[in-house]
Amino acid sequence: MSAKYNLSAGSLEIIMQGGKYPNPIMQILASKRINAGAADKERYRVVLSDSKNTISFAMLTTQVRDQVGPDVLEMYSVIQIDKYITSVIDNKAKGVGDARVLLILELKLIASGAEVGEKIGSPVQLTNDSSSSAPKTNVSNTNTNGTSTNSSVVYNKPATSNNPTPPMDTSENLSNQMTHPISSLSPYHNKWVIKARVTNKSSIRTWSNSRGEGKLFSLDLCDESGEIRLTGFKDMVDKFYDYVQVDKVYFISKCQLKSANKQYSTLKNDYEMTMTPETIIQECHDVDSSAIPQTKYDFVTIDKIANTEPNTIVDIIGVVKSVSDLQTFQAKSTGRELKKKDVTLVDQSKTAVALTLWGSEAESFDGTNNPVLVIKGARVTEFGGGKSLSTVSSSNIKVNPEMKECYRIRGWYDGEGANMDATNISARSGAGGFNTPWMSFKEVQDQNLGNADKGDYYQVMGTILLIRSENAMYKACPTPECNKKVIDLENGMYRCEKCNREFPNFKYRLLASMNVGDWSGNQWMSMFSSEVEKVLGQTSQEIGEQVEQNSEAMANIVDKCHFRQFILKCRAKMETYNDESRLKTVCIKVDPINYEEYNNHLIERIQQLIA
DNA sequence: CCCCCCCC
Repeated sequence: MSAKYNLSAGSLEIIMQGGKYPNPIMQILASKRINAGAADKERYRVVLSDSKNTISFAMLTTQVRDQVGPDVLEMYSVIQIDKYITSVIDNKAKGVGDARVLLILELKLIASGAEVGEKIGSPVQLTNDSSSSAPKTNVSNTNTNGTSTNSSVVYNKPATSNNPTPPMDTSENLSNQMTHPISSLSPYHNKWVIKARVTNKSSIRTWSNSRGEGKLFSLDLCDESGEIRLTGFKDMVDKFYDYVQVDKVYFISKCQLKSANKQYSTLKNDYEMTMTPETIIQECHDVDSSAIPQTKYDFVTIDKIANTEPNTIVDIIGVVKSVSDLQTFQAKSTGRELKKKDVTLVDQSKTAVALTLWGSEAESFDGTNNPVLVIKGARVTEFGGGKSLSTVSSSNIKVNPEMKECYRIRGWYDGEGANMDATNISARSGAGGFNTPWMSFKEVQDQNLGNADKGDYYQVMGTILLIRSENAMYKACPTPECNKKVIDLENGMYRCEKCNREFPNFKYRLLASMNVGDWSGNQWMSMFSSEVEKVLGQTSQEIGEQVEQNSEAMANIVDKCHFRQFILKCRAKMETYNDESRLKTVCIKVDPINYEEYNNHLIERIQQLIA
């Protein structure tokens, strides 16, 4: 029944001579795992047929295979190749001359091997001869993304080169050599030249540990096929750091390849490279170098961050909704002085997230006019049950870069996003993301809650028994997200120690201490402004204005709320103070009672008792 | 050969 699968007969001949053939349909006749080290570094060599010819040197990575599913490599399966690169590999050492390999970058499964069940046509092996007989100009690498209008990307270009003097032996001019796609690099062959754009250059960092000390820097490199990190240690810093510039394209060869430590790698490659004394880096001045892509992004929308594990590295694009002032403080662990700025980002998922910038990036960042921030390699962090982002040294930060995703989000923000309420996933609350089991206050006591590092969370249906009206309100820093109590300078100005600034204004905030009871007992807890407002049924500002008029107002407002009932989500944490440990409870969220939900919980408890 | 990435 294989007649119904129409393979792209003759396409291999064209492709393997460096020509273009968009979206060819091929059959897999055999596949073999090669260079298998760790399971996640597998590559596959595939025998491909277009029904007229076969080649036995097509390759794909595990990642590409996984885009489609593991079955794609079954014998006889029919695939459509949506993106590929061919590359000439120097095999003279093996006495077989140059060989062209086909590297599959994207594919679709048309029919499984089981469905097809047989070899289609009577293909014959495409000879090496036919691939090396290609004209020698402009053919070392061709690429197609499957569109018929797409032009070839010529990796090696020759002739005129006016490189500035590179900091190394120039007897070898790499611009006249065949180049290889980054995705074909592996520790298993070392004769290659890549033509890659530097998308990021780290600062120079020093280290000192039991194994020695030194300095290092790293470059993020990318080409049409992929990306890879290149690190230079010690002498290599002096040799290359100033020479190499971000956004320029270079010919690079003779680096050491090794497996990337996935825990720390922010680039999508199983390998990374280290400079050696033999390493050559030469700037490429080709007009065609514009075809080498800029930084590759794999954006996640902000709503997805809520369900992303802490320490995950993500690429993010968002509009700057607000920015804190620069904050300076001592790191507890190292004693070093740290500087940071907190940025609130929003995107079309109608979600907001806090992003922390550090050091000089924090100092120089200007968030006025709501710029679009694009970050490759931000780190997900967790704090108080909310998720946030933080830059790390390898993060690549761009403000309003010229790219289509940036224009799209700009349009959304200017059109509707600016006036939209966004869910803030960085808010410290037990509202989402983790489990808040129902508990009674007696159970909280009996089960010794509060010993977990980040505290224990629970929810309870409680009655407000007593709210302390003294000190329940304070004048706070007007900066959004700050909320620190200001010092009244008695001259019309208010000073925030945290922001290290004086303001002519302040905002009222509530911070209430209250005793809450349920059927089993009672518990003292504290509650922040947003939740106290729900209990008292008024905003902090409204309450503040009443208290300004009448100092007794607070006691009256509070009194009206006694014996009201709510669902309270609480965090309990054991704290030691003056050698005495006691359970500190913070109510992080107050909601009106949803009786259906609460009754379901009661019914469940009753059924547990019966069983 | 680094791989720390900070604070509430």
